[in-house]
Amino acid sequence: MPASGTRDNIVTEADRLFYEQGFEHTSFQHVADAVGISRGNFYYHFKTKDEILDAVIERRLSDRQEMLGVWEMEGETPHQRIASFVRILIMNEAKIRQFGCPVGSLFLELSKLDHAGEDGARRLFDLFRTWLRQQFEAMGCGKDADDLAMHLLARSQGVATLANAYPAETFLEREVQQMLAWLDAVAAQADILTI
Amino acid sequence: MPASGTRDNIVTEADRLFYEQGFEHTSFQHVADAVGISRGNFYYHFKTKDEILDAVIERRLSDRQEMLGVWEMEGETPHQRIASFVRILIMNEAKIRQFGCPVGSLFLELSKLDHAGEDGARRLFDLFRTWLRQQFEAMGCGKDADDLAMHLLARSQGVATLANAYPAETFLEREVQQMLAWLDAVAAQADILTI
DNA sequence: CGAGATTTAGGACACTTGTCCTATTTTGTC
DNA sequence: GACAAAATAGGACAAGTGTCCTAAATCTCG
Repeated sequence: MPASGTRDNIVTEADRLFYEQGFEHTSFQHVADAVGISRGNFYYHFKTKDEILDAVIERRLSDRQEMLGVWEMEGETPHQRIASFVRILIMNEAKIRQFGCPVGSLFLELSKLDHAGEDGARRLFDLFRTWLRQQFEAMGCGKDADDLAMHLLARSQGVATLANAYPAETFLEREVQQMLAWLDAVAAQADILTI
Repeated sequence: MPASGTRDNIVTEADRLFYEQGFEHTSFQHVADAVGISRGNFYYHFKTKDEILDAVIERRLSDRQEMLGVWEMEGETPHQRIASFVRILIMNEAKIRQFGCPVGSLFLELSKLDHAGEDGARRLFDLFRTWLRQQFEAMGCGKDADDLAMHLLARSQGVATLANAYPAETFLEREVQQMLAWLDAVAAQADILTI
């Protein structure tokens, strides 16, 4: 695993281009130009387009996993960690307004292509779903934890989609506040049940 | 406007293929094969791919507008009409599980392509947004009507996205019930304010 | 320095794409 | 039945695609 800088650069640029322009619309040439290498060199590192896609998905998975790991170690409460998740929408506001959610848009595209990578893209959803479920469980939501996780995932997806469609509006901030309020309500309800 | 059957067939098949496989991934050849005509005949009806896209968007717009019109004429209350909107998710459950939301997925794709048709696709969102706003206004939600419309649109988008990612689960029905309950709460709140 | 492995460049290949042109067939009307 | 218009078929065209090959350049290490 020499991790030649070039390979990493390819994954980085492919990651960005797949997000900004979509997987199918991004060609070998696009990525090669972005990295500043020739198509021939490209082929040395990745034999097929699917190999790049796999590498991009792995990159996204490990990026997100690291982010969740940091939140775990910062010693916050589950409630605060879920709030951090919701606030991703604000942290990445500019990009989301331009290109939507990287997870949702990649999955949607691969799903329409009947592409094998669809399963890889779903793993990105799984990562957040499982993590959210664990946080809700730690909050004392017991058997509802997975439903709550799915609910929050769906809300986030919807907000990202509409923020992309109407990028000039204050809608995103408003919805984030509503989700945080919803989270407080869920936490309060869980406290009552636990007492 | 002779409305030769062939032209209508082209729009119908293109509409379906754009939904199922995406706009970019669908070629002239795909549509021609689906309709059962030659590429040459195709060119007689549509000079460019963008012309087909425009026609498909117009078709989707008029289809949805008609649907909303029917709900208006059935003499239901605004509350019941909005509930009908929410239940689209259940009516089209099978397709949504397979291909997601036709409005959201088309917009997302065109947005990534920086395609001029993006504006056309946004008009589909606008159609529902405006209609929902009017219903909420009629329910007495006054200045919140547009926010509520956007909220419900976002929720629906999110549910469609996750139902597409996890097609085998009961998530969709559960979320629809929650949206209907939310709608009841909004209505009750509006009633209090109106009294 | 110099030999061997790694990395890069440049182009070939068959295929598909959107677009466009020109014949041929079908249709509708006197 | 004849003729103009509408509709259809089939293929040409340049451009771009993913894939693959080979020769050159660069790096590594004795």
